[in-house]
Amino acid sequence: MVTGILSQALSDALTASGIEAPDEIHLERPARREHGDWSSNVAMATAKNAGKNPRELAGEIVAHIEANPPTVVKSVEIAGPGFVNFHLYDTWLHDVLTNAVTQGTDNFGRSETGAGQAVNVEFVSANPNKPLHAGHARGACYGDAIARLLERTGHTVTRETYLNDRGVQMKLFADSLAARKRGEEPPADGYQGEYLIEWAAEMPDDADPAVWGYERALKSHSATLESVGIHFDVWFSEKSMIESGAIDATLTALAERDMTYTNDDALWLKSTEFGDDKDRVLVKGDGDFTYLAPDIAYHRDKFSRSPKLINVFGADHHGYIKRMKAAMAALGQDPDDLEIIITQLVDLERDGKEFRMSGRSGDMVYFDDVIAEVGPDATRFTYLMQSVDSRQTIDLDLLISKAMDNPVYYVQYAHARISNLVRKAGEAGQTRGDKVDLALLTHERELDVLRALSTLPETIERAAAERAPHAITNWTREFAAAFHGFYHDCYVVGDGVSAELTQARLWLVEASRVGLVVGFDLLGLSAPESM
RNA sequence: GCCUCCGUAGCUCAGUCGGAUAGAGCAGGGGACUUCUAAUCCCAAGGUCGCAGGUUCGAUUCCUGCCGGAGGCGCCA
Repeated sequence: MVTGILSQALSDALTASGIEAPDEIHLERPARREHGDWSSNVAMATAKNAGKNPRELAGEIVAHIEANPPTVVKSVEIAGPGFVNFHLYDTWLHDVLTNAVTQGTDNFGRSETGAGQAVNVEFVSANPNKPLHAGHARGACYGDAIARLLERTGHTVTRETYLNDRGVQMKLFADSLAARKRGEEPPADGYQGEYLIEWAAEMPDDADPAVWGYERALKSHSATLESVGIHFDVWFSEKSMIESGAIDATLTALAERDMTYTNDDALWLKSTEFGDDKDRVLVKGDGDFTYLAPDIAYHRDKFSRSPKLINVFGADHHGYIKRMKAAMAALGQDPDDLEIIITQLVDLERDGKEFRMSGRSGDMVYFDDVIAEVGPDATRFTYLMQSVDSRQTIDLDLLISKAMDNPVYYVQYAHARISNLVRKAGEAGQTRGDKVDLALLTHERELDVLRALSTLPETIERAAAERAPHAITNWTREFAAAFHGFYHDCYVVGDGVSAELTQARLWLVEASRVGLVVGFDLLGLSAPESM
């Protein structure tokens, strides 16, 4: 890696100046081309402790590197307040190309950061009593992208979703469904959504609404998720823990650790001992569990299967974090092994009306509606375009009317052009061979493509570490822009293009394909051969 | 009142492990199709990075306070 060579050179230069080099030397890509290919602030960062002026130290570093230049370094200079800027020979980018082609879509951008680490990612976890709505879609697309990123960085991932298939809300659901079946309105505190009318019509007369309705909801969820290519390894049933005795066993385990007490006939968890704001009730005065008891049992079960848990929850579950971490600590787990990611809520607008994707009201925009209107790729891309730390506003009318302008087509079009190029070249008797002179790739557009390509591995690393798949979305847009520019200005086959240049460009095209496909795979997008 | 997230161009959003002239798409303005798909490309325009302090050689980025928006603070889930 070129960064390794450069940081070694900087480290050696510091040593020569009698300064101990920091463990990690920061190298960055300057925002402006004239500042070179790579830049380091190491002189500014170390000058103070060394009792030197930053520019003076930078001068010493530059002099040392100029006297012993690594082969890729064309020139090195001091700039601004003390940056050390490297200008490299284009070969470093040609090496990026070779690397991408050699590694292919399976291995390019793959890292071993998470090698040997198993991670359980829980997401969606929607109540099995209504169709998934457009708010669930965010967590679904996000959770799946996180799983994909973790896999790319070497982790072994289990995708899991939790089913609240018992308790008060399931009874209300069954009652509401039964009422619809009789042609009546649901109970006032029941489920008002119109989907229940459809479901009731499908339900056989002799069916048990609780059982049949639950199955129907599950079928709805899995069909919706299937249509965007999301699959869970585990659909975990809350009810199964009643049958297995896992909840009672968990309460026993907590009691044995002296983490519970009884007050007002209720069983409490001493969660304040682990940073929670107040103690929490596990078993109510009437003997029923609160939601917390099965949830704790569920997480205990997950920990028995995986050392690291990631939960993706909506913003309305923010208050849940402290208490669940406290509960895990009470069970003797390291709470840091439970990571809870909060995705901010989605606001939807349709016909100038705002929809809130929460609550029991029937007014919903369903996940299926969005997919049906714009297709699975645009759905995924839209949800993965921005950070989950910000609230997302989706204007469905705008999304539909602009469906053809969706940025997903911009990036997919780049892939379609690649497929077309390869086909056209083949028709002209030009296929990519083993003999190639990459030194022919000197056009600024070609180099721009390779510069963009060179950032993919580090972008993946960072996106995975920061749980930020939107960084990949942005990368695909940037890369596609570079590729479209190349496509426009650099013909691969045709008059005036030598066979050798065609060959070199076919290699660049293949490297581009590898990069795009890796990016698409991380986002769960298809890679169309034509559009 | 307490806790979490957000506030960047007309709109939707990136960027921020402190760095050199803050970016993209859309909308609006001007250009480019006799060669691989114009779902493309190029140019111009658009900003007190919510406000005020603090730390720093340097703050949109870190800290504090305030203002504004969203969500959460149950023996609901």
